[in-house]
Amino acid sequence: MTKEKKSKPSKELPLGFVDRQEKELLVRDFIISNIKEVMIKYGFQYLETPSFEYSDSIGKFLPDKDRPDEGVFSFKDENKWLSLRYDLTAPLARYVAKNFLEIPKPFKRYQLGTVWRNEKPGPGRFREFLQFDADFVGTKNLQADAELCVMISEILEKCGLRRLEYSIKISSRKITEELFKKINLNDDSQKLTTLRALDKIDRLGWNGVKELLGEGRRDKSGDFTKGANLTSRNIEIIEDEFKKKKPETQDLIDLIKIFKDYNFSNFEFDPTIIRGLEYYTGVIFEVDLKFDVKNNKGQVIQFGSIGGGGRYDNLVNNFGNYDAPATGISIGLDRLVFALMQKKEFKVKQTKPVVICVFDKNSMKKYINLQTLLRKAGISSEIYPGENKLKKQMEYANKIKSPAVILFGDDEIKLGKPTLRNLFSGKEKPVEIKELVNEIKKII
RNA sequence: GCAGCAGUAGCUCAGUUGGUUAGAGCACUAGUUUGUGGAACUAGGGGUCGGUGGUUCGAAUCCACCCUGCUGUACCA
Repeated sequence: MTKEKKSKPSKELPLGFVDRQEKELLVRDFIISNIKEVMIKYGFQYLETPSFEYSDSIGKFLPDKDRPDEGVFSFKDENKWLSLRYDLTAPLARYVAKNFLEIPKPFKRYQLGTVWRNEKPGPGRFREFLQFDADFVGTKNLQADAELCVMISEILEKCGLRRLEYSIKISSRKITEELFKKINLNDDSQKLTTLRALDKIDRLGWNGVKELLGEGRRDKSGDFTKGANLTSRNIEIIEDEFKKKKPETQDLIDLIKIFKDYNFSNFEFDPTIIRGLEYYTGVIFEVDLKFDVKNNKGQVIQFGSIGGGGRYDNLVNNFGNYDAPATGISIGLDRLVFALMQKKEFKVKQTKPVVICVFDKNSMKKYINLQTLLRKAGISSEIYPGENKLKKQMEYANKIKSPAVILFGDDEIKLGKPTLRNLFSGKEKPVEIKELVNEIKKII
């Protein structure tokens, strides 16, 4: 090694990226297997699109900027900008536009995939995360929207949630559209600010939202956010409209009727859900968890939704002249995993190998024979993967939470009977090789 | 991005009004019967006190700038 101080490579992870460990991954696998089962039952087809897309295909144009990296990760490849996908909907629209003539209409597909966002991460929010999406493309029928809600509900219950522990909130972009007509609001940026303000009711309450609809709001840290500058009369009208308990737009009335036909009642009308501002055109919905979620310090945090979706009738049209109204749902799987792992009764089985201890390298063939015997019987097992004293081998077995170790040293070999030690109870006994599999099965 | 707070061992933190070789618990390593884990005991390794510059006889401690993190806020297709 050179004497000069070399700057060492960093062990830290990039902001917003995390290592995920087995326990979490097993919960995720469990959820994914439930999703796949339900998707097959509902007749969706499985699709995978690449992580990268051309930036302009997924809605990032910005020709005047050096890098199109507002919110997305991008790089230049042979003079063309590529971006890591930030959701699965934009790639779907691209896929449908590209393969429009070949695919069935309507087109139903589901997809699981990692997406990336170049934004500031928050509690439970990362810059890389796994999404699950299911969409209907090419139908205006609200039966599709209804079915998505019924379906996600079935997935959640398969994952062990009870009816009271989650709820589907529904609303429609038509409500705000009509509201804007009513108060004669035409300025696009004012509309956008209004929507953004209304989206914050759950967090700021009506008082905070009214400040944002008016001149603006100063937050706890003293930072000031400019408001939409609506008149106080218009703010009143909006508040009245938003406090109505029953939907009045035709799409929601129709949707609820279909819910009835499905016998589906675990939804609530909530005009304050806004969702993505740019592309939704009609019915929107959000999946909320109703139980407390804690952070790693044990504090209850405002967890918010684990996903949502709605109708986006114009997204595919952006690529050409195909008329493909669509509706879809996306679920943030990592958030769902995080929430499920907090439920006490929720456990997934982690299978750990029986450890065969090594006394003498010359007896390796005997250890391999035992290992083969166990593995043939479907028992997870390993020969201690190192060279160490028995004490170290025991410590290793304990550390990996192995259920049992097999001791096959000189004494046992003479008798032809390995010693089986149960690591939960600490008890051990000699066992005939023929009986080994059965005895281990009693332990695990 | 804006704002507030913070940064001392792998982790959680202590470090008195600036004063010698910077500490604890947990974790780690090695031992306490060279064939036995989870407990206990003994010993040990590990820190340019986030970085750079400044003030001072002397800085983890004071000042400036930078970096990083947390929280709020904004954006979030």
